[in-house]
Amino acid sequence: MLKTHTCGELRASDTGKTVTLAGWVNRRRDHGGLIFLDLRDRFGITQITVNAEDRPDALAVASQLRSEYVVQITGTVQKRPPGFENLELATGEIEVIAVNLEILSEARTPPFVISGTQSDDVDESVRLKYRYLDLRRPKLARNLRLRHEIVRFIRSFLYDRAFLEIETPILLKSTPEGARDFIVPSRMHPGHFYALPQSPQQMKQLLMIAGIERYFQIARCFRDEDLRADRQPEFTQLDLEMSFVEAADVMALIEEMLIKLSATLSDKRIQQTPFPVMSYADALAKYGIDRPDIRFGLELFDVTELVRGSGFGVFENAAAAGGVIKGLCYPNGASLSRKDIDGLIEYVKPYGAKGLAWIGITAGPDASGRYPAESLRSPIAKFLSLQEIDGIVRASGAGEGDLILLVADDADVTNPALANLRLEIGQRADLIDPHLLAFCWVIDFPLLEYDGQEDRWVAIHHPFTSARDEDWSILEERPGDVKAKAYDVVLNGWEIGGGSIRIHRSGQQMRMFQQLGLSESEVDEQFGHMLEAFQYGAPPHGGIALGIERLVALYADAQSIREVMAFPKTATGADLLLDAPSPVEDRQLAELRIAVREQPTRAA
RNA sequence: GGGGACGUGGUGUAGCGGUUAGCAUAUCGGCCUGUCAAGCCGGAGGUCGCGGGUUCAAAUCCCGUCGUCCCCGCCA
Repeated sequence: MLKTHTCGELRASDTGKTVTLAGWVNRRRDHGGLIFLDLRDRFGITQITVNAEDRPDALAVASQLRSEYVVQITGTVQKRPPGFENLELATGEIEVIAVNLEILSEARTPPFVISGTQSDDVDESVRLKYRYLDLRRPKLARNLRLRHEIVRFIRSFLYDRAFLEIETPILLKSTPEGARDFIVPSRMHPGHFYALPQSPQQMKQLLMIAGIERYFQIARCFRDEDLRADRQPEFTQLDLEMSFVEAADVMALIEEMLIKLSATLSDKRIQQTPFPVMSYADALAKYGIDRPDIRFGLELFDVTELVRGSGFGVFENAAAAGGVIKGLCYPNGASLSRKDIDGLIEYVKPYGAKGLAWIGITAGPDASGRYPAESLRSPIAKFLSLQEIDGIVRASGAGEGDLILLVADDADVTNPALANLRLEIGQRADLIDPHLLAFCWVIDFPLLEYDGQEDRWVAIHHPFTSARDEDWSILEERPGDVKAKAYDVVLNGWEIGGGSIRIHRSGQQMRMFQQLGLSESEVDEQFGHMLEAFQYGAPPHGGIALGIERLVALYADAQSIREVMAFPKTATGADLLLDAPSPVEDRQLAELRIAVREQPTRAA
């Protein structure tokens, strides 16, 4: 080894030892005849002191050093003089008096400061191009380490519970259900393509049929869809499947794992255990979304029936068209400026809401308990009766000083609009405790939803998800009413995982495919192997997949999963470090019998 | 496929119709033996992503384009 100790381990008790350290020059403080070097490696920072009187040769080398040079230093551990300890550093009690100093590697001036403690952030495209330098910086180094610890914990937890870790293929078969596949051409089968796995779903079910009973994998998954802060084209899931279980068994296992994981690796406090469980319908009613952030209240309320017959056209028309009128209460929002309220209205528009109706309560109710016009600040109050206003105020739970915000539209506009408005208000009003981990389960999802574009029913989860036992009888007659044996685990408003009990009978699986509008030949071609496998003794089984990046991001307080990935891609799916994707040689295309229809338009 | 924001020395930014394009930091040189965001002095470095247009005059206004970020759609 080129070093005897790391830069994070020397203490006062090591005083007097001769040590050799190696690492990067984090900073150099040059006082002329006395030079301090902060030497950094993955484990910490140690101050090296080079003194002209003792070691003129070492000082000569030290004065040549620049940031990020890689150096090896031999010297003597010494207690720092009283008063010069650095409490910020784990090694701050000591310094190493350099005897010999060798440059292992010189370094160009990096494009951004590696050692910076300040949060002046660099443009992300620069960080991505020089990702190997960004990863040297404390924040990302810490995130990668945390990710490692989380994955290590998960593995250990599952090993202890008789799970087998099994790798499944990356080259799989494309299926039209679900997300767009990344496809991979085959040289040996021109015109035929593999697909990269969106998840190892089918393989893990086949492993259950193979009698593995308890499988997991830290699995790379690929989806060729547009990116977001929480979505990358390739990402990692804890993929897990168990035989002879019911939903509650999978949920209990994951809940125990997440509780222990949080206790071990996070300073944050879990808001509630056991994790609250809510139905999909309740989540939508109260939060407008199936992944609620329950660190704060601000639950939505529904006044559709109350205002159905009101003279206010916006409400009346929305209700008559089958829509809903829902709202929420902005605590102490009644005194917001018109500009702020307009800002909230603008906030809601991308979600399709045409606007926000609002009622500010500027004074308490009168003797009869009603709110006359003079106690309200609202452009819509004049269209509503005292009784209707009273009803809205009661439903909202608002009091003096609060602002009621209402959206009237189809449920699939109203709910997302209010769900996002709720988060915005939660932030503006500082209602979110960043030290909380608010886990919850969402269950009783619908199994199917109608896709108007394709004019058919599609699986909300995936086509292998089982209906609840009592709902199989209505699969064909009332598909929209069928509930799935599915469960999502949500943390602070992020969906961190989802799973289900699967269909394990070929007859039921066939019914499901038929309900999804697949012809017999399509089923045979795409899923025949699954149906056949189910005929050889398939155990009841179910499982779950957790998004590793999302989980780590939440523990790391990262706003984007890119912050917890070593080499993420940009919003257009580009890798700025490798400059991928890129054109390939004509020779490669010829081998694959592939012709590119149009010239690549991408800038060189 | 759509909407929005941003793009000025290496980095972070100010300037938003006429400025020798300012500041901070990094960088380079000098001085300096107790610093830890070291300090002090001095220097170099940008033509404002790219292309076109408007104007007497464009970093500044307009159009297009490229790139990054956020969002809608999409993501079983």
